[in-house]
Amino acid sequence: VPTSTAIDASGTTTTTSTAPYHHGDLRRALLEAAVSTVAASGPAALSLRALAAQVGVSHAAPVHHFKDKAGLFTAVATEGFDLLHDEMTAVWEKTGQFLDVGVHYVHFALSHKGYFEVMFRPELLDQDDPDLQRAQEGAYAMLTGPVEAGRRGSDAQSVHLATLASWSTVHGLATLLLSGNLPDVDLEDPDALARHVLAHLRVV
Amino acid sequence: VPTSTAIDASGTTTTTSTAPYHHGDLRRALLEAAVSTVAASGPAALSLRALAAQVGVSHAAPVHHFKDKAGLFTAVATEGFDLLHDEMTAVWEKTGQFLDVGVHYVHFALSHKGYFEVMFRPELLDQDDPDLQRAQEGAYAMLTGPVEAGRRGSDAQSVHLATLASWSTVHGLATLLLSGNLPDVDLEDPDALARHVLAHLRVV
DNA sequence: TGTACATCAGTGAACGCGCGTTCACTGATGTAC
DNA sequence: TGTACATCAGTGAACGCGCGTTCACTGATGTAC
Repeated sequence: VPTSTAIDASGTTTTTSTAPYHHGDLRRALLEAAVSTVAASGPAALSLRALAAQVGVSHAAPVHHFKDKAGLFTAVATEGFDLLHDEMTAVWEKTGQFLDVGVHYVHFALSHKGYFEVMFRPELLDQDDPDLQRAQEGAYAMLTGPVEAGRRGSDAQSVHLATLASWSTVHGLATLLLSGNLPDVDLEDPDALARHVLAHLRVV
Repeated sequence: VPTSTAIDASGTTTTTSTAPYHHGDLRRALLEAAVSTVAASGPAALSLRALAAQVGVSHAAPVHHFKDKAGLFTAVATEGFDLLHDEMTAVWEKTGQFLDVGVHYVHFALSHKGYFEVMFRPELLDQDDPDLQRAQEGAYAMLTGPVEAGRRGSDAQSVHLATLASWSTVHGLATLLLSGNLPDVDLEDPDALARHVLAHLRVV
């Protein structure tokens, strides 16, 4: 019986030598373990069995919280899109500069690798999941909004293209950095790098 | 014994009902099968056994041509980078416009999905392979060269950043399109789309 | 306050699968003489 | 032109593995009365 840390009835954290039958917050624990596994080794390296072992639970337990592996990835991606949306919103409300929102997209990708690497892999996800769709649309709106604000009076098609160009640039930079295809690039200050790259966009 | 098509001694193509002991060009056949499998289902879906079966050979045969699975992926990526280099070179020599080279990058990604989806996945490759490195560097030079030509007199750092910005944009657009994250985008004329997106770069 | 009971969240064994790799082998090819 | 032989490119059986999922089950929890 492994030593484990749990929240007891009185609400205080206690370390016992016998694991309780119920985990306490297995769903949360699995999500966090999944994110850190993906960050360390990529989505392909994730196995439900290893995850269960890691959080100290039998390998069949995850089924009670996520229907299957795609369900787990979908929950990770949904949380990731919500996080991205919230962070971009905060930046936008703070500075009102689209440039800062774009820089933050890259920042998010690097600081939340475990989320980002799952979010744009539709083959891993239940694309039909309504929560996922809502979260995706919310995050996308946080790119469109600032772009639109910067070009009042433009037609929809033009806003759409400008958003796509901006998104392509930040997504491409994030992807190239994360995948290790830019070994020579100095990552001391990724925000500054993103800022310099985005300076090449006419939109900002 | 399966029916198979082979090149006989006289050099003519002939269909026989007994498979010859030697395949003829197993290496080529495996590469092509790999590319089309990746294009259809992604790199994760590729198995050496399935590939061997597909080209009508025992499942241990591929080892004689590629050390292992990473070796096969590395060969695919190398060929892909060489192809990309050659195609971009042709465009550059024809029009001399960086814009056209960038548009072709996206065109290549869409028309050679099976290559592109392997090329930027270092975790699948033998990064130390000298052929792969040569091919990667060659392709990268075909982005840098045109960018440099467009800004004679700029310092190296500035050229480097401009290249990174352009590459990020075309790579991001290609990635978003390929991964299915732009379901609403009209793909009737992807070259025109890429052209409109790239118009947002100051560089071009 | 106590008890019955439905529901929830775990367990652990088992199923069935496909995979990459290794191995001893054999058939085919091409080169030296 | 013929032959010996090294090398190359296949075969097919076997190994050992980890995986997702299913299943009958049990312990814990919380709610109705």
